[in-house]
Amino acid sequence: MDRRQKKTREAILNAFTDLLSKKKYDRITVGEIIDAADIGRATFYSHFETKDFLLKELCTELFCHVFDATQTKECGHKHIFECDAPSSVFLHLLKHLEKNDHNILNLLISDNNDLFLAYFKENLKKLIKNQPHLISKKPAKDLPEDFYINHVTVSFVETVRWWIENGMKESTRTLLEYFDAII
Amino acid sequence: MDRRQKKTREAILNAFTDLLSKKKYDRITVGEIIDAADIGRATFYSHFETKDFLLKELCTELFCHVFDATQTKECGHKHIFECDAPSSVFLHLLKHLEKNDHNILNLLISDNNDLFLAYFKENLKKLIKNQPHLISKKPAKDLPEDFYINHVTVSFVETVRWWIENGMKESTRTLLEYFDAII
DNA sequence: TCACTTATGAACTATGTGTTCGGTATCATT
DNA sequence: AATGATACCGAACACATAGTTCATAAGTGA
Repeated sequence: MDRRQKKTREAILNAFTDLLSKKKYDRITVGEIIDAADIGRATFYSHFETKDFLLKELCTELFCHVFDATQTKECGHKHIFECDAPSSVFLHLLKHLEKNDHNILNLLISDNNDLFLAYFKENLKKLIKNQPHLISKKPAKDLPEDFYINHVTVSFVETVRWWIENGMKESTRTLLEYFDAII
Repeated sequence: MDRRQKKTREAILNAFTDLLSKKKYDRITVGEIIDAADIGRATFYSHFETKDFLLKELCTELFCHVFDATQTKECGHKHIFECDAPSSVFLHLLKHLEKNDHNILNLLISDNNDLFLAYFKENLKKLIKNQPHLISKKPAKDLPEDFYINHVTVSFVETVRWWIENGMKESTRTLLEYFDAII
């Protein structure tokens, strides 16, 4: 790939994540991204169709990294797909958050993060569906599978949100205990 | 209050809820609201500062009605503040939803309902905080109070969302059983 | 060097926001 | 019914942002 393309793309994504930590997603204008990335207007639109697509791509890259099995070595802990304990996948995610990989926290902290949270839930739900052993069994037999998966997913994401909103005082271990207690 | 004011206000709110059932909140323009309500542009802005304020007022009216103790007689079931069974408050809410009071469903069904859901959660959380007996005791002693309240609130709202997304096939009674099972 | 690809910046169209203001219709009150 | 207050109308306005177009400049790989 052309060096210029890569550089421009990186500049846009960096400027965007940076801006996201400072203000709501929907208050960020394309003009601001352009200025921050120091590129031409037309250049932006040659890389991303709209601002929404930009966020979508950012999220995709993010979750690809976090969920990708090839990243195992750099993590310093067991990878999702090698974990056998049901809750390890969540610990894995929390570790990533604690390290603030790819500035995920910037996205979670930002005021208007609904779109990001939606992507977060979507990806996590997909993961759980493909790896059903990651979560413990349903508490009741007649509880719909999909309902329970949705509940676990949402609960985790909301737990994380609560954690961040309250200043991330708890250790990942403690938070995981909280999460286990409610599930 | 002046009859004209009330009429205009109603027209705006009706047009707005109607539009909300058809498209995302942030895709709705003031121009569309004006056309649908058949009022002048300046009139809209003399009633509501911005579109965001309009939504906020709509939600306030909505929750005032649903949570207000004065509405007891019309509901056909016990009111929140007279209920002793811990989960009755949720049944109460579900009944309202089933009846689609004030077109709440339009708001919940709509694509981009994040802002509405935020208000929903905010109001519900406030209610639970004021009426702690409405929910069962914490499952673990060392679980932070605020964390647990947040979890119950979010779980309920997400349960309802799941219900609606899946076509509201379950009865309010069944759904309440699901909810109880996960809490 | 040379052909090719990408970036650039200014100008342009289009759409939406929120305001202003003079004229008109409706209201509550007497 | 007359009156004064108030709300509505609607068209024009200034402004911000989105997204496109195009000719030119500059980087890239062979």
